[in-house]
Amino acid sequence: MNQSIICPRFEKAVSLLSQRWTTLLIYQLLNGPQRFGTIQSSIAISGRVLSERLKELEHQGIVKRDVIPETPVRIEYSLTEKGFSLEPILKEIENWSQVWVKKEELDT
Amino acid sequence: MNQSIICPRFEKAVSLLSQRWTTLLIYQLLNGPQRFGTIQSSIAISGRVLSERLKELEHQGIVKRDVIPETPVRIEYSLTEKGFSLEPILKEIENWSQVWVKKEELDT
DNA sequence: ATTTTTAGTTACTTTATGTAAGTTATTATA
DNA sequence: TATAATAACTTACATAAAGTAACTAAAAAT
Repeated sequence: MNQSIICPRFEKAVSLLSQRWTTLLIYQLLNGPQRFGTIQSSIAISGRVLSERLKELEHQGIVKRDVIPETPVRIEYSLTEKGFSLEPILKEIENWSQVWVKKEELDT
Repeated sequence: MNQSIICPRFEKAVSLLSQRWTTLLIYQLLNGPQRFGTIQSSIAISGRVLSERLKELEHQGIVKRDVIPETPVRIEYSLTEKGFSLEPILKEIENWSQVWVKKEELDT
């Protein structure tokens, strides 16, 4: 039996990143602070789930929510330091995809 | 509007890796070829979903299924070259988790 | 002949996500 | 002044994905 126990920190990270939309959402915020509506139209996420994800990522210290007291009020979401520190992971995924994902399988 | 279109290859890679259990499953197979039952007891995945995931990953060319004609027959799952090429991504996640996932949030 | 083991599959339940309409606050338009 | 528009959500309901537990098929061991 190959019963090596998986590190709980790793498991936690994986469970975060493997929630649907989370990785794409963070990737999108690497481009800078963005509003709810902008995020929503950049990835195909529904408002219901986007709202849920933003709250959870805020709770995990990955995303920051800022109320900008303009008129009308503007709400901006951005990455914290912890959020930005995920960039190398996303870049690895990006690299991998350039090498290994073929045109033919894009609609699989 | 920050409407930069997300690369379809990247999206495809993300959608693969963000299916529940997929990352953990691949991580487990980095330890070498394993049988259905061994995988099942190393991560908390149900048989139903494990079977589904293995089929899909085989279809994506990430996992290989080998029937070993012993008696009784033995079935071994292992990573292909494409599968192994995901290792740097998993290592990045591992590194990140060591730095950023705190003990206190393990049960969050 | 009966029980075990492995690698699944099936039927059913629970959870997650999608869809579309509604809410609150403010601003623009007729 | 009344009506419509926009932004950032929330709510109720529908569909899809995952969990659970029982079942199956083939072979081997008792």
